[in-house]
Amino acid sequence: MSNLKQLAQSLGLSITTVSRALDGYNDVSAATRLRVREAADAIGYRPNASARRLRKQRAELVAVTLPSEPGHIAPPHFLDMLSGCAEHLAGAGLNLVIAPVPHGESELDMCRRFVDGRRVDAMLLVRTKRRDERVEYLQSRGFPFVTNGRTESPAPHAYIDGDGFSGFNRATLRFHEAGHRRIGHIAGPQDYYFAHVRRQGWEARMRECNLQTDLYAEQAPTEQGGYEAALSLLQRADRPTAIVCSTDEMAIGALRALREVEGGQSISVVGHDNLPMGAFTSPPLSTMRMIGQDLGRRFASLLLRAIAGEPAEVLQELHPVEFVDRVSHRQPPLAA
Amino acid sequence: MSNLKQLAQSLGLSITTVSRALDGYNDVSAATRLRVREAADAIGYRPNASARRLRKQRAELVAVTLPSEPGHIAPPHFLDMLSGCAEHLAGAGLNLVIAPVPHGESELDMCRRFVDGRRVDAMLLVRTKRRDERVEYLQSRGFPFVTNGRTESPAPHAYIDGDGFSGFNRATLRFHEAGHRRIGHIAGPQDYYFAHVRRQGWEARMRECNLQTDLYAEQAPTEQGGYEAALSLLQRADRPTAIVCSTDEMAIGALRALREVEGGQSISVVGHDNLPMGAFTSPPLSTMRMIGQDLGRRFASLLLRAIAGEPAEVLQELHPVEFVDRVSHRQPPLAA
DNA sequence: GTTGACTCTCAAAACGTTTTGGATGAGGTT
DNA sequence: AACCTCATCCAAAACGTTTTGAGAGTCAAC
Repeated sequence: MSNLKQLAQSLGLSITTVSRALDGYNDVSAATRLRVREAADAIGYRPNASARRLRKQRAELVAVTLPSEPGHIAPPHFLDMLSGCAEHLAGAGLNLVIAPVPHGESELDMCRRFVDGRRVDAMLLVRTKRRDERVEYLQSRGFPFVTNGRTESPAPHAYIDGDGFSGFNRATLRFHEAGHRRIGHIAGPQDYYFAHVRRQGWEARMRECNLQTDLYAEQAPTEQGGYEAALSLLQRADRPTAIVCSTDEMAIGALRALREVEGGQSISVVGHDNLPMGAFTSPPLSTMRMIGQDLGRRFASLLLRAIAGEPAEVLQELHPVEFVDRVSHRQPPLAA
Repeated sequence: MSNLKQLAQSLGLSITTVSRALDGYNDVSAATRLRVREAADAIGYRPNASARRLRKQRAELVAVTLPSEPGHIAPPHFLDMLSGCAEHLAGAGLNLVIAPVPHGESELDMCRRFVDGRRVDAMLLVRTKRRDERVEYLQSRGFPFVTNGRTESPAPHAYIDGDGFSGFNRATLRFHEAGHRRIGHIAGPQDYYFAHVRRQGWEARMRECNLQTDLYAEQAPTEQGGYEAALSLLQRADRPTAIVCSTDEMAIGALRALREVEGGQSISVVGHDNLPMGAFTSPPLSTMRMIGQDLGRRFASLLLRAIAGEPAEVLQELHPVEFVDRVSHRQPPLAA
């Protein structure tokens, strides 16, 4: 309703002066500045966002892609993370828009819409693939972005990720040290970077221990996927005595399969992500989680720095993964 | 990089004609229209969003407030709902921005920022209070909005809500029919509409059955709150044999209190919201949930209609609440 | 030959801000 | 008196669209 023009007229000043007074420039006298600010407060004036965006050539917006397929959105409290990120972005005048992939459109098309229409100043990508066309596109455009998860892109890009390799490597070692020899792995689709690198962590340790690396099943990163993968491992003659699962959701599915086949828990299971519900499964699910507090703030910070033009090399965070010691990994190796 | 001006020049046409050709007006010849569209596709032209927004006086944005305090964001799969909402809004050219309340700012201030700065075309409010200052403000501004949850505002406004009164009323009846006479209620803060109306549902049934309505404890709508409320009920001489909890989070806290005090489950418990983790608690948590599929789409639809100017009276959806029959409500009335 | 209807095209205005590049006048210096 | 400096203010341009109102041309009817 109220714009700069009206405010200026009511004060008998020019638009320029009012604008600069509000922005705190010192080429307007202290007296005028005060007068302008009081008048602005009185009528509750706020600059029209669209106009400022057009003029300043900044959208004041960041988009985060939301995968439409179910399963595995990495961090334990994804919404909390988004919320924290949005709050810190808001501190810098940016808003966070959530961008689920519309039905019948690819994630790449969606990126294009946002980038080419200059709808946003940066993008936050989740659930990266090893070869990620969104990353390639944004890199080719020189558009600022941060990913949650690494890729195999030859050019560096900004990311925050957990060290899944080490996490799964050490979890496998933990089982080995507990006496397990047949340690299986339930993996997510290998085109996802996180699923691939977690599998590699398991496999490397198995090789190092001279253990068989074929106790392996790959499925969708969902509870149902974990359930089916566990069934396929359980019906083998050399069924594993312990299973390392790519995600908590898959681990929960595996626990269900164990209950159905065994009538109880006889095989050790560990997941990854520290989902809240893992504390309530029976047995309570041992898991792993990326260390790092206030993840939302970190993403926001990287996004702002990417927008400011900092090179990708200095915008990479690889966080350690820690074991969350509950119950489900404690079955002795001979029970199966 | 590419704008209408350049596109027009490269085609030897005016900006006007190119713009109208792309928008499909029929006052530009079919031949020209085709030529323009092909050229636009070739260079991947998309109109600058900020410019269009300024000119059309529409922000093409909708904001949803995210409460910063923990506990109870009503629908079971809140992020899924948001995602669905965003997707359907995107179909109408609108994006959804998430707006967590910044530290040291009120939800009202936040609304003001969005409304007065014309940053959005509508707002989606969650976690309504009985007397909600955000609602009052938006109503006074005549600004389009939809709430998730009702309020006691004298003027009608658009909302989607579950019929918590009936849900809690019937759940209490269910306990009564099972033989329970001392039925307690663990309530959330009564300034929230949902908490108040759920309590009323319980209380009305208790009155109707001539049962005492003082088996009541009010706490924060969190697991910890439910835990403490349950403890306070359990240390009474006339401790309840069944408890109706305002939310699943509170119910889960109550179950924890029962385990600690009783060493096991001896009191019936029911929650509300159908949180995924409720299926994994021990015992599995019986609960309630609002019926209604594709909630995101419904919110998007109401938002669009509110923006279109439809009166609030026709933008109100009250959905039935159904019982989710698991285990935790099955303790016999004499066990306690 | 004039008129009217119709098709296609365009120049210019408008949206509300930020920024550029002065303009004005007071005061001091030479 | 001429010149410079400084503080304060402003007109106008620019951002890239969409929309308004009208111009130019063709064709048919009178």
